[in-house]
Amino acid sequence: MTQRHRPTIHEVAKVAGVSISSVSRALNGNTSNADMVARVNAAVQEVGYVPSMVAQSLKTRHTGQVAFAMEDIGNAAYLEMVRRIQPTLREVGYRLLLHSTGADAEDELGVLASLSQNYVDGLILCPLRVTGRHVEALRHPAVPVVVIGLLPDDVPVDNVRADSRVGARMAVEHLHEAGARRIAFIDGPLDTVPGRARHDGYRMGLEACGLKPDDHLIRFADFQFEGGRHSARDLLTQHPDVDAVLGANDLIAMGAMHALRELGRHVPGDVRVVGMDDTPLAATSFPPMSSVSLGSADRGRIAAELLLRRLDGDGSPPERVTVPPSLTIRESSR
Amino acid sequence: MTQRHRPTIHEVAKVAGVSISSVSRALNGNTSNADMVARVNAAVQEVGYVPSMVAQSLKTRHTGQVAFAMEDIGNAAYLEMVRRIQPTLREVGYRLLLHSTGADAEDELGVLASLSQNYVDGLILCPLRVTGRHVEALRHPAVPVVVIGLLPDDVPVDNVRADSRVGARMAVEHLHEAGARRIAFIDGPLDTVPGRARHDGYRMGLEACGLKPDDHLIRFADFQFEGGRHSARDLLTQHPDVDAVLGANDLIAMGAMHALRELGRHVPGDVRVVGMDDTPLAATSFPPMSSVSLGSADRGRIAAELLLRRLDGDGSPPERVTVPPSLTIRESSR
DNA sequence: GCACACCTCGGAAACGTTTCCCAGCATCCC
DNA sequence: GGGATGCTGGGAAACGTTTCCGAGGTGTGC
Repeated sequence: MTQRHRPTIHEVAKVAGVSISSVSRALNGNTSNADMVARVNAAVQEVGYVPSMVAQSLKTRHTGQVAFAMEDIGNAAYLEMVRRIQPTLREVGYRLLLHSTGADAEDELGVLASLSQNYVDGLILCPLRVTGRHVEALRHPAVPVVVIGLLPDDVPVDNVRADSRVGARMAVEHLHEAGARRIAFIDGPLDTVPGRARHDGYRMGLEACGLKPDDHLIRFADFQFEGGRHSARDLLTQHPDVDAVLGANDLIAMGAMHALRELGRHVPGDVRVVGMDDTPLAATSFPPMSSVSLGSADRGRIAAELLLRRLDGDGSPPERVTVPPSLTIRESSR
Repeated sequence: MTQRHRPTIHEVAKVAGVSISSVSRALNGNTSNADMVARVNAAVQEVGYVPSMVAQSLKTRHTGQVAFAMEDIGNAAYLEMVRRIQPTLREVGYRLLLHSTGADAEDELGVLASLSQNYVDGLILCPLRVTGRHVEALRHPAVPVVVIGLLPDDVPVDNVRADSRVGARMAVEHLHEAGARRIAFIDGPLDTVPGRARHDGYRMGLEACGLKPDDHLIRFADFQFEGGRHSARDLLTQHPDVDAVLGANDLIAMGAMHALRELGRHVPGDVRVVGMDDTPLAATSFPPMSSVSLGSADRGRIAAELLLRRLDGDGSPPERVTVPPSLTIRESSR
């Protein structure tokens, strides 16, 4: 930790025998004199100069940083997004800041507020719940913001959506087609955006198939494995006639598969199972589990691209992109 | 994107009728005059002032940011680390920058070099392979660095290690104790740090159990599911007497479990399986899979704590912490 | 040969903070 | 009551860049 003095542009200028303005110009390609450029570069090498990001940011008013805020990066869907967002941004020189807010709406708002500190040029936000205060904060963001997730139509912000309502519906229709008639649903909390949408989709699916919705066949877990397992055990004990379970995400569905196994029910023979998000968990489970992909990776990529356009100065009206879901059918529901 | 003028400390000073020095002091708690503080705060509220992070960084010479660089955040072990590093840093006000280098040594070196741009106060690095150039770059880092992973002893950098050699050995001993005699091993690439260590541990384990190492029972995959599956299929076809498989990580082991199932071999009846890293995959697989935890979360937390100490100005000699492995026994090896 | 345009480069002003330094004032002690 | 002491708050410098502006030099056209 020997605090060696970091060389500045002034030292470079002195060594090269030119002014600091010339150094700056030479380094930023704003000069045509080849000799000058050569001398500056030589001096840069000699003193080991590296420009200070911070000073540049102060002057140029942009930081080369973008933040991504979501509930928990441990969630596979968000993980997939990060994996696409990072390279997309990186390609054009942006760094990625991660905010795992831990499902704390207060924290999300904090992130939004902290944008005025100007430490990032833009934000990609994945709110789990959208409150009035979110909407308020999003009306006048200090920097461009792209929201992944459902948003009221009048919020003037680029918005990338999954259609998990349609996704849930597709799953139900598929299960029906495969022969299921008593299709249960283990949802996440109803006050979350995805929980609500999937619930609606489930009901729409039932109706489309001519099945009568039965609230007793709906359970609520917390998007986690244990919740799914517990709910499924409960469900199947009380309603042994259930012949299919849709989980609001793969973790829930995996939990359900475990519960079924513990109850001695065969998947898919006795009960079919479908999950959502199509995470690696689904493909590697046994039996491999059908799952509705909500295009997390695509949503991440698209969000990053939208943001980059804004950062490039695009002032066109906010865009709204919806990524269609797709169902991957595997053994668990055949 | 109406570029409203962001209020600066000067505006606050004007509104409060004091000097900018007083505003700064009031905001940073370096004044005792309650009246002054109140007036400044009122002015801050009135004009909606938020300090510019960038200007502060330039002046104070620290950014409140820390970078974490690893191969791929999709890897569950790194993910666990991030999940612990972020809150630990956040608690004391640091933001986390993510660098997923994609196993590109060049990129890792780039991150190391870019540290002199001073956009972060510190770095936590997880190199997959450690080259001479890594070591060279680590000798004079521009900011404090903590390395998670094996490092030559003479590199003067805080270092947090897993003991995956001992971990692999524990797994072998456990399998032997459970009755296995032909224990196969599907490793990652030998030229990676963990690949090498686990290989050594596997052999140590065999010797400790009095089993004769047989190179035919070793396969190499790429730490991925498909690699594990393919290797296991191959292995079991050529050596049907194999009665246990150790995977160098959970993905490999999961792949092996699938291959076994496809070959009609029962787990654990015919073949026992143990994975490594103890990711959620292990706990949610069927049958639940034994796995050696290498303490990823702990390593992340410890690395963050070490770094924070350095950022606090601790100048003591570099520390080396080794996190002991622990084996979680589940059905797959009972 | 001179006026003019053009280009190159240096000086200096910003960007928005923190902090050093010092003047002014009140307090205290002898 | 006067000088030393301590505290408070203002002015200004500094952090390390980019960029505006203008001076000087060079080339061109008449």
